[in-house]
Amino acid sequence: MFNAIAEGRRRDILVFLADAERPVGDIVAALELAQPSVSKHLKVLRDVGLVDVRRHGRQMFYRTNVHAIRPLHEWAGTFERFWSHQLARVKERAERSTARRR
Amino acid sequence: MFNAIAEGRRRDILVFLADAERPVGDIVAALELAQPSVSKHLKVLRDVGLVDVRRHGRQMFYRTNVHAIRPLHEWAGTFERFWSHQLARVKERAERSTARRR
DNA sequence: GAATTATATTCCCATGTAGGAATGTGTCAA
DNA sequence: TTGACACATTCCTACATGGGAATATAATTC
Repeated sequence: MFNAIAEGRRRDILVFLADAERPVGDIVAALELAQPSVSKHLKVLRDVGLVDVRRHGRQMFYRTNVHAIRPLHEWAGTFERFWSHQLARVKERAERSTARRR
Repeated sequence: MFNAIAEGRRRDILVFLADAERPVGDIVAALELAQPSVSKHLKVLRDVGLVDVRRHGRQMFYRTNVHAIRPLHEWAGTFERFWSHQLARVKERAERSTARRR
């Protein structure tokens, strides 16, 4: 999953499909990518569950499965509680360094 | 940055270095990886600013730069506002389907 | 059923990268 | 200064992956 998101275009696709399902052709047009390229990216995203598909006639409607992004959000969030600590540390060091200069 | 995080071992290293700076040897011992492998991963993390380094004698003390993870957290967070909507959609569909069955 | 549309898959090539082994570099200790 | 230690870098190989071009598949229309 982390791998799938590492690709910039795939992230673009996920954003594009976040609020509404859309056919492949729309993605091709909106992101200005080649159609086979889009299909391949969609396959990667499908395989890790980051998008859902629905067939309607000859069109395939894709939509971002926003729930699948939650693990990523949570993993990154585990570092959040360190932010304040580290900020305090940096600030303190800066103040000490300023004090020495006086 | 997204690329650097795509690697499982690198994520392990980031977690390990989140709360305290540690020399390379500690990482090697804790994660049971080969030393050159760890050094290479650390280089990748350094190049994208995900870790900071400090030399002390012959040891190199690494520490996760938790601020650098913020963009990832925020990117994933942009999907959060869709979670409730999509949940409602799924729930509604399930209820309709249940209703049909009655 | 043949042609057309929408999408998927395959083939080929170029590139990026992880691992392992070996070697290089910088620092300390005696 | 030499040896030992901590780490970084290089070389090689195997493998994954993205792009482009061509082709395949499925659904629709005439």
